[in-house]
Amino acid sequence: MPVSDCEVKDPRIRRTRQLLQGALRTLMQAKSFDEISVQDIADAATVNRATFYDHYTDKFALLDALVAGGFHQILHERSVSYDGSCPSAARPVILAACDYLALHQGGCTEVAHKSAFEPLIEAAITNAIRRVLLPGLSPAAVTAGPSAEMVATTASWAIYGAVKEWLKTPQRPPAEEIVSVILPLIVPILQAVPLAKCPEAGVVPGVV
Amino acid sequence: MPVSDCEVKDPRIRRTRQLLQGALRTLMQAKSFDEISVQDIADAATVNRATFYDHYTDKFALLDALVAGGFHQILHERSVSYDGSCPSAARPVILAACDYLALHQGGCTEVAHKSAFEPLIEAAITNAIRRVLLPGLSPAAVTAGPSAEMVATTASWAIYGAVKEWLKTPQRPPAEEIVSVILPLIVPILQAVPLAKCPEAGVVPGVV
DNA sequence: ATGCGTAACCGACAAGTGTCGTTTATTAGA
DNA sequence: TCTAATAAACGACACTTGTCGGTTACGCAT
Repeated sequence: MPVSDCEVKDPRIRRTRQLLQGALRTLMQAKSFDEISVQDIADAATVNRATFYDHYTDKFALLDALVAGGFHQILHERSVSYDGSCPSAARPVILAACDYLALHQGGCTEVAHKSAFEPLIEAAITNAIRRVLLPGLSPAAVTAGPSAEMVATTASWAIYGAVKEWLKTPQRPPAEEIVSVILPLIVPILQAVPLAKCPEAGVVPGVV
Repeated sequence: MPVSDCEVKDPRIRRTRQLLQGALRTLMQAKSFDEISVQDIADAATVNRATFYDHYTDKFALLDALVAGGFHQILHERSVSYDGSCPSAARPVILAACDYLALHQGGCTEVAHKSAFEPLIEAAITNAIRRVLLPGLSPAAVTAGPSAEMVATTASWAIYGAVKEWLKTPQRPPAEEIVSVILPLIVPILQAVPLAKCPEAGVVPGVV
């Protein structure tokens, strides 16, 4: 049965899951996600197909774990966190989202990859972004306005949508550049929840 | 072969697609989406299974068409459009999104419907929202800031995310109420593209 | 080191998927 | 009205999916 991925004692379990994730990662560099069968993954991981189902309900769940894990790793490598002291602190989060998504769609430019791949990582990515943003928002207790959860969710989906649009662009500008375009779209969302103090940014108290 | 849904001459094609969409709509009132097979849909539509594949690549594509069509119908019934004259004009669009999503998830509260249903309508809904917003944004030609497409995409995903969060809430407030909470999060996004004139809203020229 | 617990392997199963080629019918235009 | 085009029906195909019960082998605590 699929157990939560974090903190697994048994080395056999860690080993198997690592193999499965690695196998999918490898296969996706050559094939489209929906062209990959569970059997393919199991074979590439030198693992029995039935064992696959001992860990993940289906290949989508494996993809989900892969994406969420990879994105978290990027954030961890860069020591990215969002403390909410200033909405502009979302910049590295957006940049990480750009880099991660650019990485994992450039892997297979040859064929139509969109249809099956894109709509699946969405929940994984937005959830990951949401989890980064939320801690910086939660201290703001109860207000008449939107809840911290609402703000975090809205912002994470907005970020994902913006990045996705950027990825669609044929000759897209570098990630660092587009972040400066996206950030101003996101900042007002994050500001909807009462914030502490922020050095830059014209504050924009209006609306709400 | 799956051809674009709009403007189909042949009445045979329209008839079959209508049958298939109606069948799925009916079946989803009783079953979860992932419990429904293509055979089930074809049977309920009194259509051969192979014929199904003449129109849709898989059952997800059918769901997509169903959702997009339904959402468009709501917008049409209410004569909703976004002309961009004022960002607050997005209010009825958001309200329509609330109503539509609330309608099509309340249909099957009995069992766990979430996992399979939610992540699938996303592209359909966000695309539908995007298509409504874009015309009101496009006249604003070229600028240094984000493109109209970027704004439309970001706003549509933000709206979808916000509504989705609202739906998750156990005892959620009425749609009219939550729209007033969501709207202020969306308005600044739409304002990122130079706008014509707007009676209300403190304009907020800042940022970018 | 020796067992207990349990992860991984294995073969098999019914069911669903997507794609053929062929045949029958309906539609729209000459 | 007749005919060419093409949509729908049909049966069959190789393949994938998810699940099962039973067996083997590994990890860890005693």
